Amino acid sequence: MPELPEVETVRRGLAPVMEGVVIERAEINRPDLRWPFPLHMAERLTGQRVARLRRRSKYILADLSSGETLLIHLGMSGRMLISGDPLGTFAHTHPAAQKHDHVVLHMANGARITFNDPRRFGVMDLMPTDGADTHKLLAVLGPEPLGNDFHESLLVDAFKGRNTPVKSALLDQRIVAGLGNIYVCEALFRARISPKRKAGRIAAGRVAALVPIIRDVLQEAIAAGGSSLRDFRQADGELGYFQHSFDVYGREGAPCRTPDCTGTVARIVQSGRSSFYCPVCQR
DNA sequence: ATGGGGGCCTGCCGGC
DNA sequence: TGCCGGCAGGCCCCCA
Repeated sequence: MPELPEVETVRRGLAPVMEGVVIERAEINRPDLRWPFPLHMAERLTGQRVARLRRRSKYILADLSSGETLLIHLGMSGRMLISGDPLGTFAHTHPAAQKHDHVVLHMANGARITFNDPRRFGVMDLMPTDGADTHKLLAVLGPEPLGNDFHESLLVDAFKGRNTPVKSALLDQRIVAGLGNIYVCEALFRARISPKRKAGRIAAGRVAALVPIIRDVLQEAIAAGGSSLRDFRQADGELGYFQHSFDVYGREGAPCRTPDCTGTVARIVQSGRSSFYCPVCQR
């Protein structure tokens, strides 16, 4: 579920029940996810007020009153389930514990935040809020695609001399942080660029055109996810409804949606991951 | 330095 | 019914 728009949707869902609220108890049900949890994680979370929930790329950052920040990454299969919310927006009762409920935050307002992650590619860590951007996982990240630092000349420069397929370049979080497999496929479709094209061999004008396209795709997806908060309540954590707007992702064999294009969406594998594209209009 | 591939995990689905 | 291969929205790390 989690590329930038999904993580932002999760953040927006969590904020009303977490911001300004004390973590009464942190229930940690295993020692690790992808990596071991930080030392004494439960103790360092207990009694802390969540001052603010932020997002950087695909990471959720919870600034705590202790001066520490809780970093959360959902990996491939991570979910944040809200229950018992006093605002009444979500299910009021707490569901029975599920398999893979690895961390449960019991909030002072009665809400319960359950981190469930079957594949355990997720991450949780704690670090000083001051200088959080120097955390190993954050320090290497490129600009936020929806921020001012992501602009045409930056992408043109980043692509210069790169011999890697543009698909890989856009997935490279050091170039721009937050895109994943789905939104790269969708952005390349809209830009009519083949995912196989080498990044360094695309005309500067076409690279520049990718910038507003990437912003549009992400913003549309956030808008779609943002209006589907019921997905949290129902705990299925699916993609809002932007999935119905996919032009190429998951549409192998279906007709290309470009007007007057006779192509059929194809699937190829690039560095072990599926790329969906139209071989006729994406060049 | 850059690019490619392996590996980390579980669950689900289709084919035999 | 069961087993097996393939696939899944991510990303670190190692190797050439």
